[in-house]
Amino acid sequence: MKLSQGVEWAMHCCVLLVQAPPGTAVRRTTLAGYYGLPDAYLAKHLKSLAAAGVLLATSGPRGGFRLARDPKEITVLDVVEAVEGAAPAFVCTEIRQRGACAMPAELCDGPCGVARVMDDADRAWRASLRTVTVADLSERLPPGLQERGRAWLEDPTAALPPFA
Amino acid sequence: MKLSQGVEWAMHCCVLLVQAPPGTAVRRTTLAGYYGLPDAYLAKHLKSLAAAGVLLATSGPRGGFRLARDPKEITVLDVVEAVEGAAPAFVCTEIRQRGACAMPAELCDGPCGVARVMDDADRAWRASLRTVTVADLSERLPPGLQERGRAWLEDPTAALPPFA
DNA sequence: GAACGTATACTCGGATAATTCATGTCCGAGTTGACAGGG
DNA sequence: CCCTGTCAACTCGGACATGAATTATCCGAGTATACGTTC
Repeated sequence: MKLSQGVEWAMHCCVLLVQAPPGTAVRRTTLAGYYGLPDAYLAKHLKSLAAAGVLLATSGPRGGFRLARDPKEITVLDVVEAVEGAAPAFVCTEIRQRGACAMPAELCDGPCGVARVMDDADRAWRASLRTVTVADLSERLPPGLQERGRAWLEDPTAALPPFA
Repeated sequence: MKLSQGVEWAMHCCVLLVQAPPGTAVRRTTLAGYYGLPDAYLAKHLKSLAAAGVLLATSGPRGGFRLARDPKEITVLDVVEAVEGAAPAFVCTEIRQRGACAMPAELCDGPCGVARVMDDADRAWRASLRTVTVADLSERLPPGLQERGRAWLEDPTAALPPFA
């Protein structure tokens, strides 16, 4: 029971992309430089985000990544499922149908009690992640962080504005 | 984001142990045989359950495993945490303090917004697992299964009673 | 001066190694129960 | 007949291989830009 490291990277990158001017794409290296991440590996997760429809990717000069839709319409669950996959954490292998006391398959119409409890918990977890959007996280940033991100995305070589 | 296979095994074994006569220990091979599990590997998870205080292990002849306390006092979360560990699924590596736009540590008194959301979801997941006990799962078994388990635990070599 | 064609440089995407964790297996330490011998 | 000491078998616990998934990295396919040339 451990989440991939890429979830953290993807979440922070999406929040950072909220600060990007509308219609502009941000290069992979610019995103990686902000947090000091290995850009070669970050590409793998950004690709997943694009495949899941969270980000839009454009090639060529002036290309890069941008949010696929309004930040208010992108939940944390969308980002997590893009990186980790939408499969539930618990997979029932139906061990009740195996072994010396195997239950006949015709009596197993629904999921077993264990699977039901685990699925309920999984739904609660996902429901909690669905209540927060990327826009919410951007607004909750400490003062000065939004401006800092905006300045970095516009020109990663320029001097950064100081903290408030 | 995937739970270990041992969680399913441990859950079913604990529910099966509810059917055991009070004060008696069940051998590892008896538990494994009921579901057709590799007993050598099942030992690893049973050991974790014993270390976490969910099961009690006794050595020697007539030894084995039994529930450490009343089934009503053993939640599903207890079993899951015994196998998977109690560490939260999301670990914040504080990437906001690294990279070109690193935040100074003195401004990071609390967890970042991403970590807060993930922790809330983790708490919701654990809270959901805490609402169900092993005794609940035993009572929700299909009719005939409790008797079947009781008969198997008493004498794994005898013929099993038929289903209702 | 404007339009077009070409070449170039820049971007992402998929294919390819290294490492960590879960999986699977084995043998040894410890303990209980049974048995044989003695009182 | 009862008690005791020893033995033996049975149990769990930890140490040891194996496989898969995650982590990490590189190079090639595709594209929009920029420039030079032509009308």
